Amino acid sequence: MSESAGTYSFREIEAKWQKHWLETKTFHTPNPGEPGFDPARPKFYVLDMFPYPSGVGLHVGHPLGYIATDIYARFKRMRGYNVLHPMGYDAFGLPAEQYAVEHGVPPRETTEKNIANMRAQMQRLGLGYDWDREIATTDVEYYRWTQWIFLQLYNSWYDPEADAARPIAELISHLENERYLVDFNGQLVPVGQSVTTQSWFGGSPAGTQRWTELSPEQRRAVIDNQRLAYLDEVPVNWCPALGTVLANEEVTNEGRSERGNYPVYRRPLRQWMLRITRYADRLERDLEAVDWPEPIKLMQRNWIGRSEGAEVDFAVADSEEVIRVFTTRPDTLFGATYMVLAPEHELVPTLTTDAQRAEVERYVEVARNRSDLERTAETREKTGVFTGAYAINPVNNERIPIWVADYVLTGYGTGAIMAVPAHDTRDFEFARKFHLPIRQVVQPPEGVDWRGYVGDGIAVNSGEFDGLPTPEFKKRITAWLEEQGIGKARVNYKLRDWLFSRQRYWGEPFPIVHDVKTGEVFPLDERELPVVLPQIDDFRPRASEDPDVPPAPPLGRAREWVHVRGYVDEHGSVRLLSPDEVPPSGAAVREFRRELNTMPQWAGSCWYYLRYLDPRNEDAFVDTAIEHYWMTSRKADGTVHAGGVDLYVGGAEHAVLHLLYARFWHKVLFDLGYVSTPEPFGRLFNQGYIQAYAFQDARGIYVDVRDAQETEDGRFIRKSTGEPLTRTLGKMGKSLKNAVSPDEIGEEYGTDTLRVYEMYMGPLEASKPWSTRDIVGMSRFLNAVWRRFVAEDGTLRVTNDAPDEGLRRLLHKTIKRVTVDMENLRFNTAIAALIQFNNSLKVDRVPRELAAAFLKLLAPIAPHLAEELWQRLLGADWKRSIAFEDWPTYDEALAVDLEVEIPVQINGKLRSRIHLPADAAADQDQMREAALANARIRQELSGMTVRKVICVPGRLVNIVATA
RNA sequence: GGCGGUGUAGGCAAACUGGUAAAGCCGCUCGAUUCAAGAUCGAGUGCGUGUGGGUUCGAAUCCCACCGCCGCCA
Repeated sequence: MSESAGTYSFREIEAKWQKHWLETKTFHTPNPGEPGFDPARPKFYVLDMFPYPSGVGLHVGHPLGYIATDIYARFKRMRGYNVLHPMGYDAFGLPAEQYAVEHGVPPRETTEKNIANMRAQMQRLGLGYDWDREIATTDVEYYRWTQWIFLQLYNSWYDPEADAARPIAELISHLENERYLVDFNGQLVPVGQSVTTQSWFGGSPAGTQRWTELSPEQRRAVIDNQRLAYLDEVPVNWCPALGTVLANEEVTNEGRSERGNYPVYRRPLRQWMLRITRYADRLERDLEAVDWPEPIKLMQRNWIGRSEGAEVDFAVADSEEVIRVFTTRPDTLFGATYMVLAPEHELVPTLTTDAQRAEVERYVEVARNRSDLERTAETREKTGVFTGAYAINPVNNERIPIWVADYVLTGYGTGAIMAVPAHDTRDFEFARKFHLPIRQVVQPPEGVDWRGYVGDGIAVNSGEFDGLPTPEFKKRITAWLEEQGIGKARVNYKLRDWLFSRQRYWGEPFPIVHDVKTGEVFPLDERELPVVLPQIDDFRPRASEDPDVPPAPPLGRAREWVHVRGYVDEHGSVRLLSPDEVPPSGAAVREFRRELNTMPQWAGSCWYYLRYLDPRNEDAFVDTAIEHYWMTSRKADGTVHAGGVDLYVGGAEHAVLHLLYARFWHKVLFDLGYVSTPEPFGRLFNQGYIQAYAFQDARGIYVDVRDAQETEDGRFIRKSTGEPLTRTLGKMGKSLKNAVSPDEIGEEYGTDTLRVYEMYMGPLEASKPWSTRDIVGMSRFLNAVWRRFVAEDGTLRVTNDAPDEGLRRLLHKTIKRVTVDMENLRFNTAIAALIQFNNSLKVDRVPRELAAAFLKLLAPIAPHLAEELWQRLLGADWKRSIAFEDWPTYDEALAVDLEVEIPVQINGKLRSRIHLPADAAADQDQMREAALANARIRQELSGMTVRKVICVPGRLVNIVATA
């Protein structure tokens, strides 16, 4: 395609500079101590959420954030910072594996091809990443350290006294020193200072044991119970047809797999879990220390779901058993008229009477296959069965029936509730359906029905507590429960431990082995890392129709890889031995089977921002000094910021999971002394989505946008058939058939135009519709810039003459606007300022002073064009990229207009305008005087009495007058 | 249902802590260029901030209610 008349050769120029940047490593950032590193400059770390390298490549929605961070990184570099701006790939994951299953192509091949494609696309966008720091989570040298971090998790526990993760070795030493005893459930019981000094005449407190009294198996169980990574039987979404567990978001509302539409069963499976719940409190608290959008913080808080309440023990009538419940409303205890156990609750089989057993068992069987979402949906009709057993309400000794119902979940609280139908929506519905008693215990405000009232009020029917307001009652009853030894204040979280294993091939293998004989689990020694993902040729997990067939992950096919021999060293870690190798003396050779599960896709993205700092380090996941340099930020007041990455940009779809998981890992690494800050991301910015019109035919099938057309009367038709279409606005992507490729746009208008357009569309955080038609405006702008500098014969239209006063003032105003806008990521208004400046630059020859400053302002946004013009502007003096030039500064005195127009209102209505010199317009007395002296105003005011004159310096005068 | 966000010319948008609403881009109109169309260049073009109420000298901005759209959690 040839260039149209009046346009510059963007293709040539863009190719030239992209080549130059790569060849000269323009955007390589040296680490401290490396050649070219300037310690005098402050650091700035700009990070993008790295992409999954998909086969279809990028559409124009993807690079929105990348363009923004690229501009910001270039801006910060020109402002004198050492800027770190890396890119990589979150390359493990299901699509490559599915492709492998369907086409037999190894996931590594597909992934590498996709990465190459995506890298090329990003380079064509002119993104100035430090490509020397590029990483992929699938690189062996990367996931080696993901495995290493897993080992840190496995070998750590959460020390409640230190309120931090600590090595397991410390816990063992605490147990040996009897700072902790162990109760009958294997839980730690701290021994207070006062108790230890009292000497243990009477032996251990009731029901507890000392470490020395435990068998090796018991010790092991106690320790495993504390590890941050542990194996547990948990109910998971098991899809036998796919042979894998699925994340909740991979299961449809109908309880089938998103992919393939196979049935999904709820089933307890032994899985790796990460004890993120121990961090719930800190994850919530530290949100205060980071500069994140409030809605995102709120979403994280909601997800963590902290609630304060009380734990209360209900005795079971005619039994020794006790049912423990958590309630946020201990003040409604007198209104508890029945109890509900989750179907999975361990007491269900014990409590159920023979008469009810058949019915309960049937119910439990059905309920356990329902997803949590399904079970708790408010719209759903409540179900449940009576167990035949009764509990005793501890506040009034009433016998209340115990039911089983699936609206109570086992993972939340204790898996049992006291039901207060009068003041809880779900209990209310349930009680009405099953005709259970509903007793009012809260008096709502005047005129509100007490039935189903869940707000605060005044206690009634609550014995001695009558008349107390809800908050006061909560405190009093909690204290009372503690006195009685049947309850205590407790904080509960909605957050659950993190299900960390998948029965898939394309993920990080666990650095874990199982003793073939005993089944014991051992971590590998660090020196055995990496555990390299073996090559196999069939990537399918074993699928089945039968939900009870155990999972058989694809890694099981790598027989030689699975079976290893080795010995357990003095730290409890396993060293492997080659077939003919002998262990050090004293060590017994054991046969092991490797862990067959792999880690979920989230694992690699939990710490990638740390690896960028020191991506080729073979001795550590990151060098301590390098980590400290790049991750330590200071706030304006000089204090150290809680978060290390100075700007993290990505979509709001990661508001909860990725950001929570990464924060969790970061905190563990912080506790263990491996990183300098308690939080990973100091400032977070969510870019909006690029939406696009999508077209559907009469059957609702999406039609490719390129096949849709608007008719003259504003309807939409399908070009190929003429049938009518309906238009909707949605997120750009494959499924709506409305994706536009950046390559297409770059080819037609140039990359700089695409960049400027994407930034000009609207505020970065807003979602806005793509409109290919509008791009031409930005193309015209850049071409106009070109023509402003380059005459048709190719000579430079620049003069060494000084600019006139007006243009110089306009320049300083523009520098100010652009600088402030850039700092605040308001690129749309920065571009508007540049357009305005260029439009005002109606001179035959551009004064060099203006030209140089303007090109620098333009450089971050349209870097190719700016580089080319900069090189031409400097001619023989050109030495290096404009990226290293200093950002222009402005003179505040020159950034204001000499004369200001001030509107004059009478009673809020515009009546006249006055022109004042800048200093007079800033002075209220002079403004008032000038306004009242204005001929038009005097005329308007005749016959009126001036009551008040409001003068806003530099803005307006409003005269309040009455007739 | 709850929480959060958002609503400004035909479309996208701007408007700093309440102070001239609409900068800028698209579109549209006219002109130049062209055999012509497109592209390009130049000039022009929009009577009022979703609806209703309130606070204020003054509201796109703050408050209340309602409506529409988007997101998250149920």
